[in-house]
This record gives sequence, structure tokens and C-alpha cells, in this order.
Amino acid sequence: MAQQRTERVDAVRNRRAILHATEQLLAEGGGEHVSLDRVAALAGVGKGTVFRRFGSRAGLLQALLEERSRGLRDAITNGPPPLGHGGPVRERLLAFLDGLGAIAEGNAVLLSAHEQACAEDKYGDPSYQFWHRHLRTLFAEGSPDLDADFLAHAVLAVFDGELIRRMTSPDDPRRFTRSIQQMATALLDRD
Amino acid sequence: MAQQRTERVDAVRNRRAILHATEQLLAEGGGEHVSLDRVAALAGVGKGTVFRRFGSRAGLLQALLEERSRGLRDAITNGPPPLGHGGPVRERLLAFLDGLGAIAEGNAVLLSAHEQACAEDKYGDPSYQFWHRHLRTLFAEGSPDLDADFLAHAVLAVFDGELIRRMTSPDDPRRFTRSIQQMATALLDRD
DNA sequence: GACTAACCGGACTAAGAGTCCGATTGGTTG
DNA sequence: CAACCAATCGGACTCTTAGTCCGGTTAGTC
Repeated sequence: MAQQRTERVDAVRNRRAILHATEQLLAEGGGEHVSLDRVAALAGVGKGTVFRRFGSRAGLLQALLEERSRGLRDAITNGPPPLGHGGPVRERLLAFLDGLGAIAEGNAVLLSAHEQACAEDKYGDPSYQFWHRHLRTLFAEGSPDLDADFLAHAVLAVFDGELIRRMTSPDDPRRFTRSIQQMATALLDRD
Repeated sequence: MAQQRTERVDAVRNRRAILHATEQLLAEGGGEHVSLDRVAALAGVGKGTVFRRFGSRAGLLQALLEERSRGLRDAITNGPPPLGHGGPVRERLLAFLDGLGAIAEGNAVLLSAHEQACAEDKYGDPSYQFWHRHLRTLFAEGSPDLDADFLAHAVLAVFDGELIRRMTSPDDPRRFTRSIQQMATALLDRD
């Protein structure tokens, strides 16, 4: 569990620089503007360093996304209800979608880039699997007549960067979250 | 409306050859196996010809997909209920999803390739807009309390090539369609 | 049969992902 | 402190693919 050998300080510094450069490029241009050449140049490191740290373009974006969502994951795993275990399904579902929706609304460009990079291995992504398991559990309890596994995929499929960008405007910044919360609760059994 | 000048026979022949070669490559390898170099070589034409006909990789896949879905579009626009206009919303929704689901299940690889190629202009695709308008109309009538525009996008977001491939097995070839029909009807107002 | 506009093909360019290896350096050990 | 070495660095290199360009060819017309 403990790291086998402490990471060298230059390695740590470079990893930070790379992540920071990636954020910056995402903020400037669109997600397609982030080539690894550019990231390396802006971070002031060589291209090889980027690949040694993150393995691939997909790995880099995944790492960034994971950093942004670690808090929500922790809250679900260890925190109190309604995010953590326990409490009524409806409240837990709303709380989860509120959290994930906020992350998505704040990182729509990153989300698009990640989708494109992970192309069709997105179902193997650890974060994806975590969200999916969580949703599946909630739907299995709250909507026993439907296909919970499918519903979990369906809800996650709506978290599309471009769709979110189109739905999110300054004067209604949470329309996406509100709509997906309405949709998800409509899928629960009516009492 | 009539074509300005009849297309030359070699042009027609080559277009057919290109589409056919694309189908064949999609069937053989995965969607990422279809490079335009390969398509041109297999079709026995030059690369320039592929681009002159279809404009881009995205255009080529779009054309193929449109060919597969023209029947459904026609049936919705001009045919009798439940696909065409008229009749109860629930039946129209089920009929539409049955049709679109069948196309998707039969062309999952093409769907994946198209998603990747169109990247993030998929909301501008004429077919997408057609399906979206149709769904939005149905939800607006059948589910007036929810965000119909959003629901239409949400349902279409689930038509993901990779997801469909994972859900479709020989001994339950229509699980995807069945599940999305259940989901969609659950989103309609209960009577 | 000649004319021309549309069409053909494949060499060429551009760009980006991922690899490789000689040079460098942080950390450790005596 | 000095020497050592394994982890790390960087950028040149390869490979693949989308898309462009233009000289040569041909289908359809008059």
C-alpha cells in the first residue's frame, strides 16, 4: 500500500506542471486544441515525460477528471447520507446527481475531450464503473420493475460534454442538473 | 429540386463502390479499422474520389447511416400510425423506439464509428435533428411536466454503439430496444 | 468527331499519438 | 563528502491518418 519508493521531487513537480498545463489549454481553446505536444511545451517538459506519467492522452484526461471527482467519490463511500449509505433512495439519487451534475457543468470541455480520447473504452474507466455501480444499486432498489443495469448506463450516457455545454447558460447554470434529476426521479416507482 | 445535371455513370458507380467497401471494412474489423486510405483501396478508386463524394470521414459514415435509416424517416413522415402522425403517444413512442432500436442493433459498429468521426458536431447532423424533433414532440404531449427537449436528447444519448454492442447478445438480441422502451414509457405521465 | 465540364487518382502536406535511447540528476550509501 | 545508479528527462523519430491539389482522363453533348 505504501508507495514502494518515494517519487522523485522533479517527477512530482513535472506531473503537477503537466496537469496544470492541460487545464490551461482546455480553458483556452476547445478540447481538440489540447495536443500532447502543446501540453508538453507549455508545461516545459519533454513529450516523453508526459507519456511516462500518464501513459496516453486518455490517461492524462482521466487523471484530471478523477482529480475533480475524488471528493464526490469519497463522500459516497465514506460520508453521511444522503450521499453516503443510508436514507431514502429518492434523496440519495437527487444528491448524487446534484454532485455529479455540478462537476459536469463545471468541466464540460474536459468531459468532451475525455469522451473523445477514451473513445470506446469508457465503460472500462474506473470512475465510470464506480458511478454505474452506485446508480445501479439505487435503481435496483427504487425501480425494481425496470432494467437497473441499463438505467444506470442510460443516465450516465446523458453526461455528454457537448450536450451540457449547450444546455448551460449563465442565466440558468443548473438546467442540466435539474432536468436530469427530474428525469431520474420520474424513473423511480411512484409510491 | 431536380438534380441540376445528371450524375455521370462513373461517379455513380464509384459512390456505390465506396459505400460497399466501407460496409465491408466495418464488418471485418472494428470501426477504427476503417481508414479512408483503406476504403479507397478496397473500392478501387483514388483517395480524392472518396473526399469529393463525401467531403470527409464523417460525411461518409453519415451517408451510410442515413441510407440505413431512410425507411424509418419516410414511415414517420408519410406513413400510417403508429409510426406516422396520429394515434396515442405511447404507441407512437414504442413504435419509433422499436424502429430506431432495430437499426441501432443492426449497425452498432457503424454507430460507434460515426460517433467518433462526428465527434462533437453530432447535434448538427440532420438525422439527429429529425429524431430529436420527433421525440421532443412526443414527450411534449405525453409528459408535459418534464423538459421535453432535454428528454429527447437524453433518449438519443443512450444510442451509443459500444453500449448497444455490450447489451446485444445472440440469445437476447433485442434487450436494448426492450429496455429503452421501458425507460421511455416510464417517462410518460401515468394515466 | 470534337469539345468541355466533370471526374479521376495518387502524390503531397500537416498534425498528432506514441516510442526510444543517450544524457541527466535526485537520492542513497559508505 | 564523493561516488554511484536507477529513475527520470527530453526531444528527435516513426507511423498512421485526414484532408488537399492538380495534371490527366472521360462521359455526355452538339
